[in-house]
Amino acid sequence: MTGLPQGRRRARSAGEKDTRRAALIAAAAAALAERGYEAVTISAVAAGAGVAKGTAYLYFPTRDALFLALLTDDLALWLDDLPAAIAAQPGPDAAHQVAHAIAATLAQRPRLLELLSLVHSTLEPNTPPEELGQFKRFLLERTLATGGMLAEILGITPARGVDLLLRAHVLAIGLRQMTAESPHLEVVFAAQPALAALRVPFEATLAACLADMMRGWTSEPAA
Amino acid sequence: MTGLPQGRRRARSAGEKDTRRAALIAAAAAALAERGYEAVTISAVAAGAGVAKGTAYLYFPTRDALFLALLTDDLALWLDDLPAAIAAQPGPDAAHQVAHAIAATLAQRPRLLELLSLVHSTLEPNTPPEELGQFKRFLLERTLATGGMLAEILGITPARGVDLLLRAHVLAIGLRQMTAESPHLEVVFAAQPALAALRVPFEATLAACLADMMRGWTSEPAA
Amino acid sequence: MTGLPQGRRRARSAGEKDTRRAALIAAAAAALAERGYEAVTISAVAAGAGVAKGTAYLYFPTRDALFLALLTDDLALWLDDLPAAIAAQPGPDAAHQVAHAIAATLAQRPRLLELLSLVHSTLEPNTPPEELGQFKRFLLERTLATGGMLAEILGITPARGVDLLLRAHVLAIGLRQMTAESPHLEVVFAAQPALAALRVPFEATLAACLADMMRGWTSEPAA
Amino acid sequence: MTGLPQGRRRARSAGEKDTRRAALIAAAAAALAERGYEAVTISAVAAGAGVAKGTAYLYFPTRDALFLALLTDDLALWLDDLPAAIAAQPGPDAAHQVAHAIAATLAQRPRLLELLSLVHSTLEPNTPPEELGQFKRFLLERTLATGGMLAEILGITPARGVDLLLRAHVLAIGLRQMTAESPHLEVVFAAQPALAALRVPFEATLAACLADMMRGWTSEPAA
DNA sequence: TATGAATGAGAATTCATTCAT
DNA sequence: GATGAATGAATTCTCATTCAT
Repeated sequence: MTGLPQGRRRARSAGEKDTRRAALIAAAAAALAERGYEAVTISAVAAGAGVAKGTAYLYFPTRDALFLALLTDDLALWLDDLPAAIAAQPGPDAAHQVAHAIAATLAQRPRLLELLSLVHSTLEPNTPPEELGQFKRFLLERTLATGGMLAEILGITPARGVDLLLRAHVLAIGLRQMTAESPHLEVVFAAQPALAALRVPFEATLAACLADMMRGWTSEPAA
Repeated sequence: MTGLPQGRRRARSAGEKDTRRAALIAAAAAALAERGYEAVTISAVAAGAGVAKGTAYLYFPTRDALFLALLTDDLALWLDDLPAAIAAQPGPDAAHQVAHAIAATLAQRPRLLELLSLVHSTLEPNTPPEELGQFKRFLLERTLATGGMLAEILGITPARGVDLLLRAHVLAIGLRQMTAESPHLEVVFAAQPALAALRVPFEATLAACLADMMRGWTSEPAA
Repeated sequence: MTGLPQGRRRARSAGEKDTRRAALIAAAAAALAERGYEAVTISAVAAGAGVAKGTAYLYFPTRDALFLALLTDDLALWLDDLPAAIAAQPGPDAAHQVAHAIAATLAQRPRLLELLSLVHSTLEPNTPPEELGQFKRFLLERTLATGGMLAEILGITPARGVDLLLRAHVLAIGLRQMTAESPHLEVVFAAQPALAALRVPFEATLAACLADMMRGWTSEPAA
Repeated sequence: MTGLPQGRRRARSAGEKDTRRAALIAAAAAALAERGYEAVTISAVAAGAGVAKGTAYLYFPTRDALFLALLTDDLALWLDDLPAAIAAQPGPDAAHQVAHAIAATLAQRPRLLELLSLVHSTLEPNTPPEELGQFKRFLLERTLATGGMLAEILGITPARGVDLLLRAHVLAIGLRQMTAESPHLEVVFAAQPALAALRVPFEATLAACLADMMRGWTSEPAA
């Protein structure tokens, strides 16, 4: 489905290897959207990329390392888009813009959220140190850079900017979990409408939490 | 270890049923502490409670319903203790006391945190509507009550109190995930100390987030 | 194929459990004869016994423990038959009778030989201590008893009788290996008849080795 | 580690091919000592020899053909050393010297024993007729020559000398199997010391069997 | 009620060998 | 000759849940 173009059967150059790697990641993304993390098999991903199962293991040491690579790409895309989204976000002040832009752009990326809620509990523990280190270095670099960017926009210290990003990360994970749907839950909520008070809307809550925290910073300087 | 006294093999009265149910929950708690959620088998729990495997299914419809019952107990215990912990917490103001008491009491309850980080993604989807509804009603009731208690202490509206509790819940889940340890992670952090910047301390971060949000509320009235 | 009689679907009593266990061992024996050790799958054995795959693991902790149980049975059968075979064996003296009876009865039991050549290298390392200990105790007991029986027949010390049995065991393993056939080997032997000098006939060689050793004992007392 | 000197990447002359072949065999020997037969991969051997995986297949048609080549070398070395070892072996008579020299020199060569216990069951069946024939011819030639040498020393017929060598081969295989260690076995032996009666010491048993057989020959002429 | 025997789905991973380059 | 990317077969064992007894 997401297969490689016919023709070259073996990737000899680095460029060709990158192409194959990307094809596998793309196939993983497609499978994730279709069946959800648990149900994605390496067989299916490899087939989707038009290669044999064993080939996938030439490019990624474990199944979860493949998903971590997909998360890396998704994260990069999100962080790339963030500045423009902030700028485009209407609002009374920069803090409001930042809070709502983060919430809105994350809410639009269900795949990123799914991977984010999996990364610490599942993906990282099942990825060998080599690839895990790469991911963490990528994460550190982008976190520092984006934190700095946020700091500039908000007129806060870079450390606060990084903190803001990390807290957004924490909230996104927690909210994504709380927001997850399940058939049994639907049954219960349908039967007992009062329980709706326990439901938290993802985007609004994320934006509100971030905005509140930033306002808290403004009103009283940190220790 | 957590077994029942020998003698009557059948729990005829309601009291005996409750005892057996409690024994199963206690055995689950012990197994959870010893081996972690994934590794806990119903066999082991039943053996720990001194009953046969099939018997466990007379008391709980699924494995996860049993853990949800344990979570219910743990949650009740935590919420019961919270007022006293807040009162005992030193601090310049009520908001500080509340934030730090919540953070500290949660940090002391690793089992509660483990179950909390599992409840939405795993426990609830695998619990039949009947028991799930019970849990949700319990949760709603306690959330409203505790939210009201917090509102009173903090001098905010009850809705805000409930919000505070829900946000603490969100943050606890997200932070617990980010804080999870794994062998590969240790290797990577040991080899690259700079990555430590990505580590967030559970208790301090939770307290800070809550405190900042409350301060944000104070400085500007909610919409 | 070797299935259980329909009817009772669950083995509650010890006797019924023994029946099921025996059915599994019988199915393993059949599969071994049909496809050879490597190709025997637990699935096939379970199907042959008319039970589900998981059921096999209720009776044997590992695949190789099942084969060890089969070996136990085969060994018992062989040792049970040995005295009569010795008595029935014509020959100038007891030593000759013993040597030829051992060689002949083993040569008639290809399955026993196959398992014997596997037991130390494969079966034992893959059997948990519990079952391995059972097997070893069985082996010790039967070895001592049979060694004593041989000692009496031959008029040697019991220790020598045990030694004789152990040496027969060693020779059987080594000869069975050397005697194993393979397609490539057939090709080579067909093309180069001179190589036949390297072929050792199982039964004749085993008998000769044992007879020679016993004669060696007679001619000069051991240290 | 066992790599080739850098420089020419292609083995053009016969001498260079031999060098590369020897490097592969040496790397296989090193890997065998380090990890054991099962765990040795062609990748690792090729890397150890400083060539690519595919290159190994230019020199050996299969993985086991490579081990067969290593066995050939080891066997040649052993047989080369045997006469001197016999001469150097103290003892009351030639038979005793031969028996103990064979046992001692084999016991000192664990790698040779490992390959010997694999040769018939594994190595030969997985080696194509061409290379298998080479090995068998080598074996025949050396067996006849060494058998003759032994015959001369012992004052027996050449056929008996060959027989002696083949029987040593049989015993070595059988004893090596019985002597194999495994973690589970250690547990069992530690827990039940009586089982030690089933343990046979490699060198002493081999020497005794050979000596007994030779004495048997002396005491009564063969058929 | 209690028991525990029976069920059976489920998938990642390795590595010898091949062959396009 | 040398390389190393690609292939793909092949199978044990666990354990939540059910249900005959």
